[in-house]
Amino acid sequence: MAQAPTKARAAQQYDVANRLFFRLYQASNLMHKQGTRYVDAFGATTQQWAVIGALARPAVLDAGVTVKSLIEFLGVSRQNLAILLNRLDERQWIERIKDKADGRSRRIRLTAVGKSVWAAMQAPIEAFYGAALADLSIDEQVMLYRLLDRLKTGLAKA
Amino acid sequence: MAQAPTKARAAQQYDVANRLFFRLYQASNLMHKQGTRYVDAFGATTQQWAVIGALARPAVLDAGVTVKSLIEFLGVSRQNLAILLNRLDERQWIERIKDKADGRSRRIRLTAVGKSVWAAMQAPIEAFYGAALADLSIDEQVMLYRLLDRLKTGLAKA
DNA sequence: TGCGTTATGTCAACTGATTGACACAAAGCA
DNA sequence: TGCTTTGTGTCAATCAGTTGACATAACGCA
Repeated sequence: MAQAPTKARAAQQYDVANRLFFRLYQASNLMHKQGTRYVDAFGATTQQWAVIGALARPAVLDAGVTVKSLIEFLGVSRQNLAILLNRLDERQWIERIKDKADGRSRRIRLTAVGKSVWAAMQAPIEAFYGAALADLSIDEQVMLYRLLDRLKTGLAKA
Repeated sequence: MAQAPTKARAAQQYDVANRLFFRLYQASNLMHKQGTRYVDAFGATTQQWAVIGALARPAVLDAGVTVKSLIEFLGVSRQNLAILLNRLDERQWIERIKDKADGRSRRIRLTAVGKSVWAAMQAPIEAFYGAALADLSIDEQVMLYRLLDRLKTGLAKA
């Protein structure tokens, strides 16, 4: 009789975890699908949007970032990022500059074109954020962000 | 002077939304990457795991499900699901049965092999859930699940 | 000087995801 | 009966993601 509640609890935990990751899977797919629609006019995707957004951060806007740090920031593989960067490079949205301090490094930086595209993207991006998060209060959004952040940490250690 | 706080609030909201979707992007990538490691011994991926899990639900285990309902349940495109199903079909994990009631429909069902694979996968799946969610309490997991569910709803309307 | 390490780039192979388009059989209705 | 709609399958093109492997240039140190 002592086993029953333990088993039941384990089954409940499994169920919660299962739902959680399934919703994560669905929400992520939807984010890419719907988000891409909002920036489709620029010929961009959500992933490219993430890269440009990373390069548009004030701290790195002028100096650019190394490929290595960009990989760590985005959490994707070097080979995957390279393809993304090549596509953005072809469109002249970014440029690869040799690092003066370290000849092995390339500093990835937004070009003037890239900056203007990013500026033009702000309106549709804000529209997307507003539409997708319309049913969540700011507090709930913050809570979700923090929980996702901790989930990310847990996943990294798994 | 009345504009300033409004602008500041808008910037804050943008920032929260930005972080939220960026974490969703990272967490989802990590889930696939790490999760696939746990079921790699079976030659499976997280997506295939999702499909098999959907077919293993008690309500559909015996009768199977139509492709149409599976598409709606998983939230992926027909063409994508077809490729997934073909791969699972080749491995004899699932079977496509003609629906008696509707000749156009195919009922997708786990085979005996598929059921045994799913049973064998339970241990690594539980290990993955436990490791990835170690830092979150049950209450937090439930909260995260509910918030993701509402985010999914919002994204679907975006 | 020479050797190991690091940063980057690229090729290959595979899986997952999308949209668009075409095909076909069966259902449903006029 | 005939026409439209529905459910499924497939081909094509494109983008994103992974791992593994190899190449190259530059840094760092003995």
